[in-house]
Amino acid sequence: MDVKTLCLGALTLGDATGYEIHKMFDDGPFGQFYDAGYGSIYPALGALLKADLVTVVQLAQEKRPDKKVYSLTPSGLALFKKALAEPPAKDRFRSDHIVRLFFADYMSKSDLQAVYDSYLCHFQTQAEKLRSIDIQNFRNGRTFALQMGLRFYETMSAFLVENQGQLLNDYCPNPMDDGTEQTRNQGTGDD
Amino acid sequence: MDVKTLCLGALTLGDATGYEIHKMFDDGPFGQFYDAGYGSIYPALGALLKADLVTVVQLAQEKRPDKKVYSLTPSGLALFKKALAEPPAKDRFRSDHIVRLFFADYMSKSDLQAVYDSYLCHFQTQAEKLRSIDIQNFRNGRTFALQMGLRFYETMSAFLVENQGQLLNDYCPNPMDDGTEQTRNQGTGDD
DNA sequence: GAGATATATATCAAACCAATATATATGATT
DNA sequence: AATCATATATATTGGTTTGATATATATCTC
Repeated sequence: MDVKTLCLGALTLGDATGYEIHKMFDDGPFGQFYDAGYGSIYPALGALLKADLVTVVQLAQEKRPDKKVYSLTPSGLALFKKALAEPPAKDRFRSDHIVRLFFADYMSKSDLQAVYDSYLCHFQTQAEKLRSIDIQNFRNGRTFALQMGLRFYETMSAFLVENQGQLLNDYCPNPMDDGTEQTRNQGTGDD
Repeated sequence: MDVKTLCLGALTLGDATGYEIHKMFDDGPFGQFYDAGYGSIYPALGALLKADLVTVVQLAQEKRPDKKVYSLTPSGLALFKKALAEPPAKDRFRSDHIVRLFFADYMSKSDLQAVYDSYLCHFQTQAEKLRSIDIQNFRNGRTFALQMGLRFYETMSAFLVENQGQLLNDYCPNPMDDGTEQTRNQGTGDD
């Protein structure tokens, strides 16, 4: 799902500027399950405009750059619906934190502790944020996605607390100096 | 965390070819929390080789392309450890599935049902896969990361089952034709 | 015998990311 | 009053990543 489609989706929630769309991915309703930077959003909006999938109203502001407020056109909405009807790509999760937990034995105990702490804090903060959102205004899928996110953060946070000992008390640094555990890699084990 | 660093990490588990490293991200121990395609792995290995962070042994094979087995050098391991000691980037999760659940009201009920089914199946399959892995050989962080992944898949799968009704029974398509819910976007609500 | 999947490397265009530049306002700290 | 950080707002750039494709063969399934 490319940033163009994502922008169309964002605009179904109401007219917005590129800056506002970015915020939606940063700390807004999309942040939980997608993200996009300015470097993708502004070109995407430009392309959508050229294809008449959105319109723009340029608002001159006193001492700031012009605000360009984008709106979805009917063909833009139609294309978005069409995109939603296509089979979804595989979920993608990438975590620098878990890489570090996985390679715990190549880290110092204090670094490991720091990663653990920041990770727990992250999950707790996110959970708190979602809990504070008033669910009344949402309907159906919106509520569902939000609750799913909340469940995720709560579960991960609980997991970290429950298994802290396994990671930190049982910590022992890798005894090998050459960096290999086997001479040859063995794959998943099911090949 | 770039693919070069990830390749170094993969090689700490044992010597491997680019193909094998890719498998590790595809269905191996890394797949849960990172991924990388051939288009990143092969150039990364080339760059690592040039920088003496890995070595390569080219094995001629009878009727297949030469196998290039890469090994970590001491300086490669040192660099990897250094990378682990740096503060981790924010986790990134992107889900085409949740985008569709979020925009449920812009989908047909049958398409929504299909997304739900494939998502549930995905989580259940992944959980089963992790459950079947023998944990005896792993230690510390390896076990921790694996169990964390298992907990994630089990929780998400349970969530989908528990809240199926909210998504599918309470489903109602968006009544609006113009695609907007408000005239102007309101952000998170906390600005 | 056709077709799909697995082994194995490699490349390329399109897309994306992180950082930076520009310019101003506001709020916090010293 | 000065400094600093954060927020508003658009835009660009270099480097990295993605997804698809090409090549060549073996094996397994229908």
